[in-house]
Amino acid sequence: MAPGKASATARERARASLTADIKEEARRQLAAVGADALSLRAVARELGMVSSALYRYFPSKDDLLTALIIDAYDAVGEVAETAVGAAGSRPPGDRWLAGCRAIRAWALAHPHEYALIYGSPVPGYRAPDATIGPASRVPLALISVLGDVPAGPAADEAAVHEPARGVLAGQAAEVVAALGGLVRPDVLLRGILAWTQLFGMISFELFGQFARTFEPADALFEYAVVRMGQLTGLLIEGPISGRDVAIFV
Amino acid sequence: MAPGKASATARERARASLTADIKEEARRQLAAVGADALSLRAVARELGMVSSALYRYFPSKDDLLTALIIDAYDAVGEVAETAVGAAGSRPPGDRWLAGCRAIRAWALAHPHEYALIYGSPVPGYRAPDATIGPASRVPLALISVLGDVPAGPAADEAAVHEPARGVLAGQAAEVVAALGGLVRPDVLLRGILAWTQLFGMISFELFGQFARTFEPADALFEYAVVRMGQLTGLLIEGPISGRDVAIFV
DNA sequence: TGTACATCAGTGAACGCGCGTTCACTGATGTAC
DNA sequence: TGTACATCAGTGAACGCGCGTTCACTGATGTAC
Repeated sequence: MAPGKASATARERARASLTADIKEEARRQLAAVGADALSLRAVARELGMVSSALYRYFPSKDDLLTALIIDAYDAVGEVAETAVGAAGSRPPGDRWLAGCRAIRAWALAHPHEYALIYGSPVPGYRAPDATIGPASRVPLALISVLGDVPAGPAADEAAVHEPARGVLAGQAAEVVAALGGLVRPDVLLRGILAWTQLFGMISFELFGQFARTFEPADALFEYAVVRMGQLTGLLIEGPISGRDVAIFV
Repeated sequence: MAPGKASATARERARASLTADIKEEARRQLAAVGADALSLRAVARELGMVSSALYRYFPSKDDLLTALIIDAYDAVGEVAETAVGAAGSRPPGDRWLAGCRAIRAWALAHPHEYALIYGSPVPGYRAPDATIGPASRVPLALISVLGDVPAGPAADEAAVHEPARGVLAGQAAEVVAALGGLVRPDVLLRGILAWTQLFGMISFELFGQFARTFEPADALFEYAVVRMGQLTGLLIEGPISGRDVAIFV
């Protein structure tokens, strides 16, 4: 790793490649047996290595898990950013829908990685701070759209009883400040409703809560994402006009 | 077990009591180490028995897990039913709020049981049909309130694009029929939005997604449950009057 | 009411298994002069 | 360019552990007559 040397040495390239191989194989096993049954020995076996060799790449099983979690957050975060960005020139409502749909598509394509980051935490495993940045990419991507919400009608306000009112206003103001003021606090809160609804719905779909009722859940998802988009103020209330949107009673 | 004999034999009482003890100890371990690390041997050890003795009560570890899952669904289902029922004479909006708050309170008090039923499914474990009944108690309790939603404004409709429209209408009609028609399809769909939002929010709170922003999440929860109650039509839009409700901007 | 038999609960040993992690080691790759 | 040394990757054996499940068994509890 001589300074100024652009190309990596053979050793460095081999190391990077094997690190990627290990994570890839671990992801494969994650899909097969779940996070808790993930076994270093099995990963090594599948790669034709001896189990102790993995310790040259990850100091412990928890570190490998952390790497997988960060990768998963980054993957879904990038998907959301890309979807929102690709719709950059279109109205905010379209960008919102694009982001939500892309997130769900990723979740359906990678159910075990989704479960790893949005399901129950692995017991005994404590997520390190390094996961916080990647974990916030999805909410930030969605919030970036909310900056374009037009000032809505006065009916925007929501109700909480007295002591909670001040707490919530304070928390919202702090978050808005941390975001550099690119969204109004009332819009942020409505966005959080839509955000939690989005993930609640995806989790229910993946974890089987719609069994025997709303499966397949594509139609329900479309309904939900549009309705919550209306709630945030991104989509206009009432009958919607547009290329791919029609009214459901 | 002679027919017509009301009181159980000593053997039967002992069996019922030990079965309960086993589940209780298993729940304790669930809270400590999580569902996947739950160990029959550890449960037996803690009860001062030999591990093979448990096989007189549960034919396998999966059966014990299933019993815990059913118990958890029944527990939260009963909590929801009780809360909704206890507010029976009050307006539907109040009953809705009571149900949602009770569900969250149960989740906060029993985070590992919540994770067991609403978190990622245990890999390799396939929930048997016997869980379906208990699992539907919470949605049914919430839906029971929705029967009292007053006919709303025409802006009730939501938007989905064409092919999905028919699918969703069909699914909603089937569910309404299965419920004996005690709720209108449009209200059912809005209820499902609120239901998924409720659990999305509880999961995010329990699983740490609000870390560093909206924690503690009590105020956010109050905001969300009221706002989604408005969306369903159970709570009146706009400024809310009432004993324990006030406006947040 | 008393005896003979059947049912059941719990024991203790054993089977066969896989796991995470450590450690001293051998070769290969990289670096400094 | 060539040599001497340092770094690193991967090996193979071992440690110590806990797990789910089976099985033949001993006593205690229940049942039929």
